Amino acid sequence: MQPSGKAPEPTLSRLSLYLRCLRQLAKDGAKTISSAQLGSHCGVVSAQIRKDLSYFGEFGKPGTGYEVQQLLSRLTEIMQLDQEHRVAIIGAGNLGAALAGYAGFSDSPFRIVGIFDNNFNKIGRMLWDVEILDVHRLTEVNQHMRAGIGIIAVPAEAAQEVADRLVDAGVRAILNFAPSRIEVPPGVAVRHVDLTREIEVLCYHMGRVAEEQEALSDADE
Amino acid sequence: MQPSGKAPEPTLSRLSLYLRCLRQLAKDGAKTISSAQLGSHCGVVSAQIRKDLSYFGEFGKPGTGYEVQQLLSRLTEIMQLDQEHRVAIIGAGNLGAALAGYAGFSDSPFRIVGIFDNNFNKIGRMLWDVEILDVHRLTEVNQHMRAGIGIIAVPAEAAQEVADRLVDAGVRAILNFAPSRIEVPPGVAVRHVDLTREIEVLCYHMGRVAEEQEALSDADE
DNA sequence: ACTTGTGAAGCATTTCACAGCC
DNA sequence: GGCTGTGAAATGCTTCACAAGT
Repeated sequence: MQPSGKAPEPTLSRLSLYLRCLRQLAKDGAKTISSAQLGSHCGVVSAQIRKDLSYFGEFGKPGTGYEVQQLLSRLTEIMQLDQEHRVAIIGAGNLGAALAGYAGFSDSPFRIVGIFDNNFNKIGRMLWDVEILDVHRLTEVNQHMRAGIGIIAVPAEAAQEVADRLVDAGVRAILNFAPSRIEVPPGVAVRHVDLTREIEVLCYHMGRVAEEQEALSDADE
Repeated sequence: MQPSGKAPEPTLSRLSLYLRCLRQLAKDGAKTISSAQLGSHCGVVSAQIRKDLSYFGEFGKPGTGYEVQQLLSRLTEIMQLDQEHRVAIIGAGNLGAALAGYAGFSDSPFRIVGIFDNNFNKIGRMLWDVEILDVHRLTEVNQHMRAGIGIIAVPAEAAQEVADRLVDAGVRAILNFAPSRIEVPPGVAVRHVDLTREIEVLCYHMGRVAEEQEALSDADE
C-alpha cells in the first residue's frame, strides 16, 4: 500500500508519539529498530505500529526493522513538521503566558509569532520576547505575521468569537484550551484540550477503584 | 439497566461535558430537557447521550425528557464530584503556576492544596496563596495534606520519578502534562495532556487540507 | 405526539497470525 | 531466525430504529 486512503485519528496521534521516540533514539545513536523495540519504548504493541505505518507506505526491511534516521525523516515529512509553523496565541492570561513560554517549542518547528489580548492593561506589554497586541487587530496584523495555527487561551464565553477572528485572519488550525465548543468552517482543523474534563474523568476512575476495593474486602468476611 | 458493567472511556469524557452543559442550563433556570436539546447544546447526537446515560441507569421520562436539576445531581454523584478533591501540583514552572491559578477550579470541587518543586530558588516562595514546598518532602507532607490527585508539570525526564513519589504519597489519580509515558501500579488512574502531540496532529490535518485543495484545482484545468 | 431506553446493525480501531522477505 | 506488511478476526464504539411509556 502507498499514499492510501486516510489514517484513523488515533494513528495520527501515535505517529507524533513515534516521532518523539525516534528523535530520542537518533540522539542516542541508534541505527535501526524493530517495531517491537519501538513499541516497548513508547508503550504501543508492535502490530499497532506496523499497521499505523502501513497507512503511509512501507518503511521497514523484513528481518532488520526500520532505519531510525530514515523513518524519522519520513514521518517528519508526513506530519508536515519539516517546515516552520507560525503560531498565534490569543489570551495573555496565566495559561496563554505559560504556553507562550512552553519549553517544548524550542528546538521545534513551532514559532510563537504573536500574542493577543483584549485587556488594555496587557496590550503593549512584552511577554517573553513578543509584544501583546490588541485582539481586534488580529486580521490586520496577521497579513504579515502569517500565523497558520491559533491557540485559544481565553475564557469560555469568548472562545467562539476568538475562533471566528482566527478563521478570518487566515488561520487553518486551532488548538482550543477554552472549555467550550467552537464551530469553524470546513478546512479548518480544531483540537480541544479540556483540563476540567480530564480531571473529572480521573475522579470517576478514583471512585471505581474505591468501589472495587470495598467489594473485595466485603468478599472475604 | 442499572449499575451495569462499565462504560467506555469516551462516555466518561462526555458525561463531564453533559455536566458542564447542565450546570449552565440549571443557572439559566431550565426545568427539563430532552436528549435532542441537550445534544444540540453540546454537540453530541441524542442517541449517543441516551446510550451514555444508559450505562448508569434510567434518568428520563418518556415524552418529557430529563429533569435538569435531577440529572445534574445524579451525574455529579456518578462522577464523584459531590465531594472535595484535594490536588497537589508538582512543578512550579510556567505551566504549574498557570494550572495552580486556573480559574476553572474556583467554584469546583477541586482544591489546590500543595505545590512542589525541586528548585531551591522556588521552594519557600508563595504561588497564589500556597507555599512552594520541596518535592522531596511530598510523602511526608501529604500525610496531613491528603491530596488524592496529582498534577505533573515537570520536564519529561523527571516525570516518572515524580509519578513514583506521588504514588508513594498516596495519590490515586495523576494528570500528566509532561511529554512522557509514566508507569503506575494498578489502582492508580492516569491521563495525559500532551500539547506537542495535539499540535503536531493539527499540522498533519493542515497538510491534508492543502493537498485536497491542490487536487481540486488540478481537476478543473 | 413526543421522548426514553435499548437490542441490533453499522462502522472504526485494534489485534492476530502468517506469507513473504532478509 | 527474525522481522515486516497485511488480510482476516476480534473488539469497541456509535448510530439506527422501534417498542414501550407518558
